[in-house]
Amino acid sequence: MTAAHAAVDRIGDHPDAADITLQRILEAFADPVRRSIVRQIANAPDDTACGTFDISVTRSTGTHHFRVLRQSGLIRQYYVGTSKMNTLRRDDLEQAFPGLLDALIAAANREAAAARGAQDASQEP
Amino acid sequence: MTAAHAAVDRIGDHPDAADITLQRILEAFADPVRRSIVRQIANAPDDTACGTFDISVTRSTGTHHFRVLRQSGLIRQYYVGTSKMNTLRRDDLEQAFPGLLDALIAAANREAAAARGAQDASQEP
DNA sequence: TCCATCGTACGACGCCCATCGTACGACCCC
DNA sequence: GGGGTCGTACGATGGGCGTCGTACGATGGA
Repeated sequence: MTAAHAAVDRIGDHPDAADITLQRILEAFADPVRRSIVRQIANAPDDTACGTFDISVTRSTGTHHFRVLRQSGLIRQYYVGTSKMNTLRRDDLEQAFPGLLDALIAAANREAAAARGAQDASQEP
Repeated sequence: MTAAHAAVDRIGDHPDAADITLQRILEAFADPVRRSIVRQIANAPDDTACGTFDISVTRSTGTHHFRVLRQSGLIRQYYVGTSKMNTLRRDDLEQAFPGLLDALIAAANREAAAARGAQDASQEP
């Protein structure tokens, strides 16, 4: 078995595009940590490694959240060496629920911007 | 105090448009019963009374779901006699998160259509 | 006035989920 | 080969939420 094969085999549980359900998408997106993860992936120019995320939970909890995102169909994961890369499944989601992902990301960005604004305002003299 | 005043006073807890948060919107929409309620309101030509909804839970549970929807800012409620009417807060939501409500409703309708399709298919000979 | 209906309040219950700590396997680099 | 890093697995735990039953207030009609 080649190294490439091993790397591929280490990932499981990506649902087919046809099996993506709104229920799982919303459950996944309703959690603040996962929403932040999706935002960071969406706003990054390239695919992002798990370790480079700015999250406020333990590694094991992080693993849990990435699994939920993967099983919901929101993200696709693949190994590069020891680090796991993440991408949004834009095409599959567009096919399943057109316009939904863009609207969710836009809303999440707006939410984050509002949070930053509130924080800045509270720090003013 | 007039009857109209009493009717108004009997409703509480509508958040201001500026206080609508994505967190609450998503939590509200992530529940299947509440999602079905929002769909029925969105697809009805006029405002809908609580009692006329097709929901699969008890009245008391229904009250709970309507309260969550109201406190999230998704719906506005007002009394007409003894029955409570429901409307989507389209304008306020559009201001808070442009395009989000339409995308969510479209996705929910698509989800419901898929569920109907699956059911019909399973009933074929 | 009396009753039927609509919605609410409150308490109870059960389940699911986010979180963590620890131990382990996989991989890269020296 | 050996240590260090990255991610996972597993069990435990605590809290929150959906659900219900029952009892109660408000309204409208007979």
